[in-house]
Amino acid sequence: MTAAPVETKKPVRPTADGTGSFTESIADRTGLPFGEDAVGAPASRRVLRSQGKRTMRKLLDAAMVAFDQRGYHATRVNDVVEIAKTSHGTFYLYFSNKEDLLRALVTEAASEAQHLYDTLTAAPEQGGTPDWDDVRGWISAYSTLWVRNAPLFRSWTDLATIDPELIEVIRQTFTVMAEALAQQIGPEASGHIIDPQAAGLAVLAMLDRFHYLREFAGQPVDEIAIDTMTTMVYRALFNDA
Amino acid sequence: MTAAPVETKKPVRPTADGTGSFTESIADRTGLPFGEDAVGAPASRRVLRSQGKRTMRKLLDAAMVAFDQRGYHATRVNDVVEIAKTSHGTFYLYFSNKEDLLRALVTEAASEAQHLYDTLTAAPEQGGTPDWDDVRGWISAYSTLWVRNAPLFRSWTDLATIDPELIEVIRQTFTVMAEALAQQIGPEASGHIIDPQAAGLAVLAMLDRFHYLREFAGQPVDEIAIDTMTTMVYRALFNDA
Amino acid sequence: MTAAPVETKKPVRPTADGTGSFTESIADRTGLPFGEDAVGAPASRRVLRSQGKRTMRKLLDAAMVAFDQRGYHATRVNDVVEIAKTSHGTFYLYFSNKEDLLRALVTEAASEAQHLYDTLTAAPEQGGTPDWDDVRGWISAYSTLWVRNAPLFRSWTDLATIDPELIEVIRQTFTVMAEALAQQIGPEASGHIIDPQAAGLAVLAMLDRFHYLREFAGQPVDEIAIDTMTTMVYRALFNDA
Amino acid sequence: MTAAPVETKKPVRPTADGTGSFTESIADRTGLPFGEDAVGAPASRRVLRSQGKRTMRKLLDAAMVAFDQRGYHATRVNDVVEIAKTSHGTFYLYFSNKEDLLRALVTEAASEAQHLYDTLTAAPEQGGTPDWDDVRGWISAYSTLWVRNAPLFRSWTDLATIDPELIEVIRQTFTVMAEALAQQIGPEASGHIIDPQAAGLAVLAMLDRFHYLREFAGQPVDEIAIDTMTTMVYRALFNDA
DNA sequence: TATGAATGAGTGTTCATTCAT
DNA sequence: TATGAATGAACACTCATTCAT
Repeated sequence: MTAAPVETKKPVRPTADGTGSFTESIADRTGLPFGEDAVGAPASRRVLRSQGKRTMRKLLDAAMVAFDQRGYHATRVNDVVEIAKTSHGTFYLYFSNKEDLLRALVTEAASEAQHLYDTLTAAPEQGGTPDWDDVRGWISAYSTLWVRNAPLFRSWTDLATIDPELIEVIRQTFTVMAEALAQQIGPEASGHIIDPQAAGLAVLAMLDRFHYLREFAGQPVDEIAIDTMTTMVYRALFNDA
Repeated sequence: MTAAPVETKKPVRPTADGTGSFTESIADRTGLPFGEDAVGAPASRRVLRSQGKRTMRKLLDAAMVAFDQRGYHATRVNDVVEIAKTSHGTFYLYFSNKEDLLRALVTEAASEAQHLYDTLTAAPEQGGTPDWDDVRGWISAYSTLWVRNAPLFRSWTDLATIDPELIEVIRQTFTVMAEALAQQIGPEASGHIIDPQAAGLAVLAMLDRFHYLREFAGQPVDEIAIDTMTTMVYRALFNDA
Repeated sequence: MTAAPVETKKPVRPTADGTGSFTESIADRTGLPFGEDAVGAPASRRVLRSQGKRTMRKLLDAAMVAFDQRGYHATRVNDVVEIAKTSHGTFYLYFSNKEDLLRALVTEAASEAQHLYDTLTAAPEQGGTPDWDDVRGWISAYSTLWVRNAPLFRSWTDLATIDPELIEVIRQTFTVMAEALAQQIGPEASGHIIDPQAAGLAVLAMLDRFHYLREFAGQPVDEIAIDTMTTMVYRALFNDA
Repeated sequence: MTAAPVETKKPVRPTADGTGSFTESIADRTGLPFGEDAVGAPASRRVLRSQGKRTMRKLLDAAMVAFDQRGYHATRVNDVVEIAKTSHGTFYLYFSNKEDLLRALVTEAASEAQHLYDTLTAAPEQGGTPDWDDVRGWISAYSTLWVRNAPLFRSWTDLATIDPELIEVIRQTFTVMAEALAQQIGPEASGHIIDPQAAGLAVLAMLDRFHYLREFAGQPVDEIAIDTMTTMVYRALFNDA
């Protein structure tokens, strides 16, 4: 006998379809640090041993490659599995479906972004206005983040369409960062026609989209581009001279 | 979830008329002027009479509604046809396939953007640096454009995945506008660490993404937001005081 | 382009997954009488024209053949479609899934059974105890019903596993008939150790299972068998001499 | 719903040991007596030690629980294994496949039924017509048998679909019992319109199905129900007064 | 003897597209 | 010009069974 039926209402295996809370660290299971403390949420509640962890990592990495090449929508589970050099069935041992895999990746990325946020809020010594180098440091960090997670950041927009849970993570991430930026700006520095909230979001918007457009145009984001954005942001927000 | 997409792998059955080139004027067929308020791109070379034009419009509008509700990927030909209160068969009388419909819509939007570009290049009297109001006028115009075509602008990114021809239209549109912006900036005004090309693109990036993020956050882009962006852009690029 | 994605949460088409109420007459759409007034519930709410009705009938009949040959579980949608000489896609135009098809068939059968029930309750002139011929008439009718719907009756048991809605229809059908039988028995005639409810159910049980077992043993239910059961039932319940 | 069953089309991968014939005594392997209280049928010829025996029992019991909850078709090897608190791999140490497990259970039940048959044939002293109490005793015994093996008896019908070997065991069991009942009836006692063979089968049918229908209706088979059936059978077959 | 991991054939279902009326 | 019906390629997903430890 080979494959077999569903027949009953829904899954039986403990794979807790679609649950994988975002707050639960992926690191707990893979043990593989991503950035410094990886995050992300696989499907199954199974506790993985080292072999399992390795396989899951392979799948996550393969997915990143596949998404990079064809985008999420065009990526078939088959593509991922092929890149990971594993089998179809194995995939479903670790993720309850394609969406679940995406969730895991996005969560990892979101956790990296969280780091950036921490940096941002912690860095500029209390009260002081950031100087050009502060700004540049942060923009540069964002750039690195974007590039590393390009396959995801590139389609942020579209991914948000897919799954409500995903929308929330993304919204959170952006909101939090925009807020942090807004705080840096400060009311007095901001001038009379600037709404700090909006300004913070605008900076984020610029950074995010700029990377996409440059990539789209076939030009990588180089040092000069980063300098340019730094100067723009600095002038726009902090240079009240 | 079950069956699934192609999206990428190209057609299997021969498409009656898979061309629908962008260069071919929509006006030729609809009789509606292209440039001022052009309309979609039908599949066949058929010249449409008034009933036909109406049906085609219904389909284009319906598509916009559908894309707005579910996004391009999740939209089924069925959805469009239902909203337009017409039949499956009729759809293919006007568009050679789903992509063709998308192309038609994007072309419409691109033509609107073209307008904006014309405005931009024409407006600031030769040689002069734009003032705050010039900038605001333009940003405001962009905002209007974005909002009107939200379903498309929202997923720019993702749509570009779908069809090479589409990529080209989008790239063109952005490149041209970024270029025009760059010209405004001018080398002398730009300061030593600004690359005008990059700066132009950055402004575009900010405007484009800001709208999305605001919508995402559930806040519309109001006058204050536009003021804020205007001030930021103005300071960043033209306020060398 | 060919097949296509799901991506979004659930079906979009009006196929009202799984709804198909049992009370809605199949005859309304097929126009094909089954028995005298056919019943059953197809999936889609689409109103069928004559061509559609024909196709749906073909599918229902094909399903009956397929279930007869291999049983519900072992029957593949593919089998049904092949027998009906139509395509996979067409199947899903008429039924939202295999279960839905089963529901339609069971509902048809249940409606036939309903007839039998009507006969039973109407027949024996008010108050009178049924005589041997009455009993035989009824058993014979049941037999005909069973044989015509053998593929379904045979697996009554198992089918009930599949879908809660189905359970209900089946339970109803049996309960109602058992009740009707119980009424025939009457308290005074029944003797001190007979519970009419139980007795009614027991008769039904016997009739139902007898057919299965005979078929299983390779012997059809012939006139003699029917006479035998008639005599047994008559003696057991009405012959208080 | 998605993927789906085979059920019919035979295995593809070679089954280590697909034999597990019914004639081979279970007792040989478990050391547990067959006939009096035999136990399941392992896959390989391995002689089991006490630990092995315990594991196998756990699996058989777990299967019974699982079948009870979801029915054979809907039961996954996984379910059994989980209930038994053992591993997937272990399962195949004791049974060559799912069918093999089923065979083991059915064989156990059949052996119990055999007992009943022995009782039946031995009991009513030679030549004598059974009296009401004889009948009741036997019906009561059958009831106990049914209840104890409900998960199997409930789907007799359906199980017979699965495996030819199984069909044979079941046919045998029923045939033998029906035959024994027929003998009790005796020609002269039977009256002119009764075929003893058919009558025997009819009684069996009634008993078997009655239990199912009562369970289905949510009413257990109580003493009164048994009395009722006893009276019915007694009157129908032996009460020629 | 026990176990977690891997495998992949087999099936249900979707939906773009074509066809006949 | 309009429409309902038909088609079938393409995928996602399940689960029995085997394997390596």
